Amino acid sequence: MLADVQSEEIQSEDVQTHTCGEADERQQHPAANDLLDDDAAVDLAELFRAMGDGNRMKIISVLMHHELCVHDIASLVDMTQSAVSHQLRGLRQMRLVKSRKEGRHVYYTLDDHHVQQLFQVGLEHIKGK
Amino acid sequence: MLADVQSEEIQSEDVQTHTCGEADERQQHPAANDLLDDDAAVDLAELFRAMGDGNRMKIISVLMHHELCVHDIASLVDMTQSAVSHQLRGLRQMRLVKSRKEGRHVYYTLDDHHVQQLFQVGLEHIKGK
DNA sequence: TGAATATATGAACAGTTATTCATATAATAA
DNA sequence: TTATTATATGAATAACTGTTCATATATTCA
Repeated sequence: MLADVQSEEIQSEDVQTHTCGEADERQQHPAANDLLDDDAAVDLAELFRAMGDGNRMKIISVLMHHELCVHDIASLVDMTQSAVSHQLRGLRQMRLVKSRKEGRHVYYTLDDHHVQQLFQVGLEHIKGK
Repeated sequence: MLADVQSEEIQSEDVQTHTCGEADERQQHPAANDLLDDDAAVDLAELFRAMGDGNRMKIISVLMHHELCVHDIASLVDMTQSAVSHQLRGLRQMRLVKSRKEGRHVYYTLDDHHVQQLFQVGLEHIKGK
């Protein structure tokens, strides 16, 4: 699935073709086929925005390989319990983390492997600075 | 590289181990090793926040397989030229897109394959609703 | 040269977001 | 029961973000 993306390289024919400023702009650019519809664009943006905060990235980082309760997350990432709880709700809503209740503790883990993939790819990107 | 992430599954030993509420909390939880430092957390968050807007995701979508000038992007995603230009600057700063000037046109493409990977993985995630 | 086209940018404003504080719920221990 | 611990949540506020509008720069064309 990831390989598909890489194999779909930009075709030189596409690169050469541009209609910017042409007299007849009634025909759409072929790139219009790739345009996300409103719903998908918003959903995708919400997912990425959920990862768009330093503290939330720290929370996700400590959950990479360990199941943790709220209190432990708070002490590890040095945030108040309240702030962590608020952030976890957002992460839960975006299905980035899931929770499991045991007694008075609530344990959190990453929801699925996509989260780890996004984290890893993002890390590779910023390291290539 | 992506396979590595998936192979690093949560170990059951880790799941069982938690020190929440224990008397001696001087020793750090093993998850502390995974904690991002401040700089990396901020950099990673900025990258994801750059993708955390519906219009920016639309811009990235039309650039997936085609090099486009600002005017064409604006007409495809239905934004004003000014708004697109502002957004492209942010995307350029996060190295999500790169530009090439030719005459009075400036052509944009995605900067590297990580962008396509993030887009694709994110799309898979939101489709699994 | 002047007009038109393509892009970029600063300022301002409206909308959003992350934190804190106070408090609520829930489970356990004494 | 009362006290303690763990977590969640609403309200308020300060900080941030995305758009618009006006305008600037740059290139091409007549």
